[in-house]
Amino acid sequence: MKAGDYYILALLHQIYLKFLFWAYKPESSPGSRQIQLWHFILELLQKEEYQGVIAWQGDYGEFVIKDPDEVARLWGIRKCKPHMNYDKLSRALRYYYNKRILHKTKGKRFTYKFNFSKVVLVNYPILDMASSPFFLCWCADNFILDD
DNA sequence: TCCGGAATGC
DNA sequence: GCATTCCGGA
Repeated sequence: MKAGDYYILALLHQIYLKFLFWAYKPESSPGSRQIQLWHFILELLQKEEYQGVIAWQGDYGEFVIKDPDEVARLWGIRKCKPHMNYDKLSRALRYYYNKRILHKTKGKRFTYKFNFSKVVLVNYPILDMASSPFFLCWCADNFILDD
């Protein structure tokens, strides 16, 4: 691959993450519903200030929890569960295996991988990522015309 | 460390 | 339904 290709891929990655955020929000925001763990994980992953705690690494969609205790602490604060720890948090992550939202990258410590297409389909069955006109319209509205 | 069953709560 | 808590086993 050329250097330019990597740039385009990085750009697509950014667009896709923004799309994911947009896609799951309507489901989680209507007041009453509690935030879900994978929403929270994506949230941390988006913020540069948490790169020392959790970050994208390796294959596409793969991320590493660099500081398990800190991630658990932050999750505990969000859910008002002061006794949260990585053991419990990781059990919740393991429940995502069957739902095909996440899977484990075997052999790599604290490393998991998102099944991004599944994540979008769970919330918006009609939407099929890049092939969807919704996605293109969304890009136009939120990214391309942005700057 | 990582897995998944079981009981429980909201 | 989505965790939280606890835990025996690999």
